[in-house]
Amino acid sequence: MLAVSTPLKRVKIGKASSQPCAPIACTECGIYNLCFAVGGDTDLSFLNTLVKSRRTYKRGEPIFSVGEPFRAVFAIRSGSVKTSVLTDDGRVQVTGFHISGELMGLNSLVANRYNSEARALETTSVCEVPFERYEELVEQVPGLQQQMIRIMSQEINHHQEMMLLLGKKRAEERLASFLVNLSLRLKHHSQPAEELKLSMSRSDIGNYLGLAEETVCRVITRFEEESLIATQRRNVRLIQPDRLLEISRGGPAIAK
Amino acid sequence: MLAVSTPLKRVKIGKASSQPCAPIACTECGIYNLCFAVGGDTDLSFLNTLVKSRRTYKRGEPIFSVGEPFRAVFAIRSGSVKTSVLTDDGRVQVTGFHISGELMGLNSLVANRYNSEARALETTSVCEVPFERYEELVEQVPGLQQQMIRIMSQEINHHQEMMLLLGKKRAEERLASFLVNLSLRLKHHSQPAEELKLSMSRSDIGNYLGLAEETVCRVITRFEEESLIATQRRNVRLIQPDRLLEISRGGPAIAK
DNA sequence: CGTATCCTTGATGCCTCTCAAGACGGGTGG
DNA sequence: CCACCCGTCTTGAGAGGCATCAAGGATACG
Repeated sequence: MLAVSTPLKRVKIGKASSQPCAPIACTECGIYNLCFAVGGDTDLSFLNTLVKSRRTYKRGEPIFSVGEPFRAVFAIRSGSVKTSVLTDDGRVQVTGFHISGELMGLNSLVANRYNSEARALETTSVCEVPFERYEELVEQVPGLQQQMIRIMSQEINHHQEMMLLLGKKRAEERLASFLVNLSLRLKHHSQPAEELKLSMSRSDIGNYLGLAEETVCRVITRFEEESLIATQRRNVRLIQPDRLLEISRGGPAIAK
Repeated sequence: MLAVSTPLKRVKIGKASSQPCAPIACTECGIYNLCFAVGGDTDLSFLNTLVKSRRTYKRGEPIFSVGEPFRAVFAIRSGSVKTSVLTDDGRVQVTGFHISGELMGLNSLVANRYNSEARALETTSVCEVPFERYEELVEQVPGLQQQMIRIMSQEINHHQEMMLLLGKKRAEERLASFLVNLSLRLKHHSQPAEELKLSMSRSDIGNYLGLAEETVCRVITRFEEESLIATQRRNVRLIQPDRLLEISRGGPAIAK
């Protein structure tokens, strides 16, 4: 799914009469990414009609599940979501965490059903872009497809980084990568980048990073002993983000 | 990156059809996938002009490298290729093996440079679809973008499977997955599915699967002892492909 | 036919998983 | 307001799977 945080560039659209990228629909609902790069003298006010529903999900509630018929692309307004896939024998792999402003479900667009599941990590507000409307939109807005490709491309790049992490990095590097990445994405969305409030459990983090829950705890403890971070349960403060970045990139492990 | 430029006047070419397109241009150059959803009763002879070059690469020769300016998408006519990404400290993660009929470089399309490197595993013939021509084509052929999205979507799904493999599976499951997957892809391209001629080294396989070269050897030996496969160097015959499939899915490990 | 590369096998050690138990915190109900 | 409960987090001990180091054998190629 889309763990992509695009640096956004607003596109001026047409005359003053039609609002730039129809902020009501875009910024408010996180469709922002979809609008970017659309450009042209197009009247985009119809974007307002895009959003079918703006539902709120409680912690643990599924937004979509594996095998379900594809019905919409989702944009997170607030809260956070985890996506995961399954092995045939029931094992779970968390494939991503998604915060407000990010999209989900894009890569199920061409299939007719979801190939992963998405579940709210906390009380989460989600906008739904129905499939049919999406098709309309694609016909009417040249450049939209292009933008979809851009977003998917970024997701592929992110997946490649994850493959590298899962295949080559050690536990400390993995956790450092996780923290740094999350921090960057928060910054992208104009949120404090060094004061993280994790919405996922240690177990989820471990699953995502290919580690056991206990290993995550131990590494966190080690980071704390080295004053790289300060934690209290799910509140994490990055004290030496630069050092974490080094570690995430395979720099020397922390001294014992 | 792709200049979004002026709103495009779409030229409707034939009706939308799901049947494979003009075999002349497509199959010959491996652009097959690109044409797939384009439509049947169309004159696609202009596709012939797409291909700028049809170069041959020798074993180990790079087709494109990280950081290089993006210039084209590549389709493999014959031979095979490995793609990989790098950590900052020089570690390598092989992200995929590609056989004839498959595309590469797609996910670098929106960036202006390649974010991974591709290298021929053996003497390999590759068609190059230049960037500029690609843009032309997109303008002229509705449904092509759609097809690009489809292909990228498939790649995302494959990456998710890889994340699951790297994060959750044990050595035997990984290798079984690898063999089964390769077999399926060969079958997909109408090649013998149970008589594999690996073009990559044990070391490459191990890197791809997040294992040491030696572990790959040991697992291969174990599979052979159990008569699941027969091998001679890089020639592998799948004797019990169904059993391998079970193992790849987390079925009981082979008996000791 | 020599050399380089790849493959294979063995021995050893370590990183991480697993199992286990306890601590902590938030929520609930009396 | 307190006691209780349950999920989550933390820490320890032990085991195991796989990496690493090392060396020999097979194959391809010039």
